[in-house]
Amino acid sequence: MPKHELDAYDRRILEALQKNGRLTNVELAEQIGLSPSPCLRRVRMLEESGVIQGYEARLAPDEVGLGLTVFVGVKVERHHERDADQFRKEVSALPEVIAAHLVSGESDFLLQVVVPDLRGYERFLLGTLLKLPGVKDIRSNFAIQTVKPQSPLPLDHLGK
Amino acid sequence: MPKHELDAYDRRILEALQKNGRLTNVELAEQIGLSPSPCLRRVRMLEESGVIQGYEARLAPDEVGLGLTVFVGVKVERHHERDADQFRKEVSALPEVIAAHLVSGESDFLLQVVVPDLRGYERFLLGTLLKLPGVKDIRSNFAIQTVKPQSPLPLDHLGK
DNA sequence: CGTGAAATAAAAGAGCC
DNA sequence: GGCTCTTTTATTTCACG
Repeated sequence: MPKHELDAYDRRILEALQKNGRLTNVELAEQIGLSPSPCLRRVRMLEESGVIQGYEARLAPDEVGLGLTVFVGVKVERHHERDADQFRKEVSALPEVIAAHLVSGESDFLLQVVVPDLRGYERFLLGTLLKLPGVKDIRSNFAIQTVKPQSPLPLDHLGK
Repeated sequence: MPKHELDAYDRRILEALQKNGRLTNVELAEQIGLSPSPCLRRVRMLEESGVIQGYEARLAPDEVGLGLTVFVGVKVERHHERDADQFRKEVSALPEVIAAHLVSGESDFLLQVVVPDLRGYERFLLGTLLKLPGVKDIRSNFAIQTVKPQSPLPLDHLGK
């Protein structure tokens, strides 16, 4: 769905910036084999066209006291569409929920929740999640070990 | 678990850099109410102590032709510990798997998989995942809608 | 632990090939 | 579409409170 087709240079830019979002333009230009000016033009275009949504620091959850990640499957009442709408809105506003998707399968929603510890999760579950409107069923899957941390998107399928 | 306790300034630095990882040091210093020098010193310490693991560009999956996200629950043979080990290694090497966790509950592993489309997922499932050693059961949950995109870690629990 | 100032280096934007 | 040059701006280092 990219408006402008992404060529090999764009792809290399995206791969490089996914690995290191603080590359200076001259470093980036060097890596991808272009001079700084056209390189910067491409980066700006990728930003403005929405391909690059932003840049962020990746933190170590453990190091900031967020030792527990839980993947929470939630079923909501299907009878009222308004309930699902309201649920989407309220769940998006919760800081502990760092990602949420409407999914197929046993649950309606899948939430990724981070809390300091089990006590924190207890409070989130009983004090917050269970009080949301239309929640019918909750399934908590605790992350015991991170096998592969959040990683760059694969861009091999972009031809060229 | 942070070696050095994070104070209010550190917390504000982390919050700001999670929202915009390309802030210049002077902008950052302004936002958190510090002058550039001590601000930079703190950022360097946060980087070197591992609190900040890195910086990355966040891409729009749709815009790079990765329209389908699937959360895949995988059960592996429990009888051989070696199988689980091998599975961890091999799964980490797959570019389509952008995150993987060992989890409690019905599945042993939960994988986040991104592919261009359903055909891409078919190829990944039949051609790759099902051929991994020890895989006993696979449950595919398709992301129909992103309710909340990957978001910054909440740092409110850091006192001060 | 914080502030301020000066030198180095990079980014941004002009016009040109 | 890419390249070079110039202006503007940030980063870095150091001396100081």
